[in-house]
Amino acid sequence: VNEALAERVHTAAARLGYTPNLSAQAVARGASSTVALLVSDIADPYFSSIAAGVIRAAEREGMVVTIAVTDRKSAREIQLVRLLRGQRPRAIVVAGSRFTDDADRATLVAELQAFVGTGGRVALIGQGELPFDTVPIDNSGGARLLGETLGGLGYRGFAILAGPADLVTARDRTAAFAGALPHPPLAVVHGEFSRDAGYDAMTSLIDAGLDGIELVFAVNDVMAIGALAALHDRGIDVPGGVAVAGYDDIPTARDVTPALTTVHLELEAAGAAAVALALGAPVQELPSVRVVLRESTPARSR
Amino acid sequence: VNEALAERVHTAAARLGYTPNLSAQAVARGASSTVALLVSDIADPYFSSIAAGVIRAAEREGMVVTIAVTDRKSAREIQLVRLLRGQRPRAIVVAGSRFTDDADRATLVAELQAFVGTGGRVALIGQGELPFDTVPIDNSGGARLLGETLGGLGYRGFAILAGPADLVTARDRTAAFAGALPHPPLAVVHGEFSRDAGYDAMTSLIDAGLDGIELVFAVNDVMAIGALAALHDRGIDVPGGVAVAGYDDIPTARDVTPALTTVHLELEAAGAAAVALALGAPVQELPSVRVVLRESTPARSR
DNA sequence: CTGTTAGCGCCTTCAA
DNA sequence: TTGAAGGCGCTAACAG
Repeated sequence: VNEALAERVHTAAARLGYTPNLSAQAVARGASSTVALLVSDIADPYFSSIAAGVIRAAEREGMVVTIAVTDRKSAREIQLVRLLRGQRPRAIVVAGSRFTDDADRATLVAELQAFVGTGGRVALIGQGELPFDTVPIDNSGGARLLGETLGGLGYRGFAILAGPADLVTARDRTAAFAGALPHPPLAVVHGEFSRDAGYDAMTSLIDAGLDGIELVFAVNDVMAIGALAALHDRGIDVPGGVAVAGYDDIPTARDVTPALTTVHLELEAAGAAAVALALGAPVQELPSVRVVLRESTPARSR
Repeated sequence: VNEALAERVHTAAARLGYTPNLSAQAVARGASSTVALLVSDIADPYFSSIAAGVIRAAEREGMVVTIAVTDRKSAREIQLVRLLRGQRPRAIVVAGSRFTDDADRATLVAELQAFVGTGGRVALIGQGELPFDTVPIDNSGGARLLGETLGGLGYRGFAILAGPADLVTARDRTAAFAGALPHPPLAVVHGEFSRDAGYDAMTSLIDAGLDGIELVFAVNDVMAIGALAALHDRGIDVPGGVAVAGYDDIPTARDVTPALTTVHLELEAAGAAAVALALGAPVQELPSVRVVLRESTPARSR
């Protein structure tokens, strides 16, 4: 193109405040420059970290990301992928869900497959058994490692705040942790994946009596922090009265008192890896999980 | 339309996995069903709460939201509104920024105005002096109230972790808090708006000597939590050695030890109000700020 | 390298 | 109520 002309066009465009219409581009090309992301709850640090990674990676590829929140309802999730499909995004990234209802899962898979059928790409974060590219979140391995580590520290009697009974992530963590210790858990309390549910679960545990329970494992940090609050409110010292461990290593885990032992996950990297996977970009190997020992679970002399 | 035919069409659509192409709709209609949201950092609880509100409200209106993160860089912010403008969103919601560089602000305003010129709507969250609809975040009022309350509790000598020097939000909070107390601050430390910056600022304050400082006000909770960690690491008791207060009332503020006194903001409601404002929907009155007194600032006997 | 053309999938208008 | 036609802003394939 003529240099001078291009110059004139550009200045004119700037003066008029022109911006290419991405929707029109998308229609003409048959593919948009959008990545759609589905999370359970954007205010949850677990998901906002993932979202940060997704957005960062997408922007690096010149794409913009649209986010929808499922509120942990599988019906809503299905409805939302249908809606998002309407945008003809280049890729759909799904984080969360993993519900065990077979019917719901089947419709979700069907919807996603229809999307793939029209040339879309899908990437999942941490839900192994679905037939799509997946960035694994190591639930079993980390929980086992945590269990072994704490067992090695001398902990024996334990309880688990196990989260939602129908959430595969929660079940995997529960089972792997319990399996790593010599005896079965003295108690397993279910509830939502939230701080308040952790508080309530811990409270009910206290009310039922903590006899023999040296350690409480909450299957995520948010619940563990709720448990810490409950213990604090009931005047039970941590780790003196009972030790507490969580999972995820969200930023606040190190800022509560006592600092929370947990399993570190590279959530932001996982988000970035998911878009790389979906966009066919080179995907970095994810670092493996590691146990982060902090003050909430000191070595136990016995 | 013929009932039976409509039925047949719908089932056929379902069978084929058809979804209306929203981009094509957008092109044909000249307006998409998208709300664009600009935040500084989606992993920051301040912004993820706002985002949650924006998404919730947008979904209620049947719109989808695309999020971009500015990383607190005004150049990036300008570049991003230009990019997002390409989507022809129905509205652009900007949370954050408020930088004091006049040139940057002017270009941002120009870009936003160009968007309005093409029929777009814009709503800002908490940045009073720009010529667009704004959901106010009460920085001065809350900080003054906090200052008065703590003054009433008996606090005198104080320091401020003031955040970025060029951020209006931070400056407003600093000035209003200081203005509410009889004496000027004994120290004002600047730094980023992050946990680690709060930690560092507090550390430098400790190193400089805490003589006469009874209270440290961090202009946001994230920094206050960093300050708490620094004090803890240096073995200084809170509130015994020094009291600490923050701003925003992020969820973790109540879960740190000691629980953090702060100013409660309805962030999610603010996000929802912004989309209501932008979409011309009925906008709920925002509740006014309120001081939340917790254990980090007990009444001071003197 | 330039200018022209058809067409992307949908909406809207108008006529039937 | 239904069908046909034109156009939204852009891209891609083509001829000049």
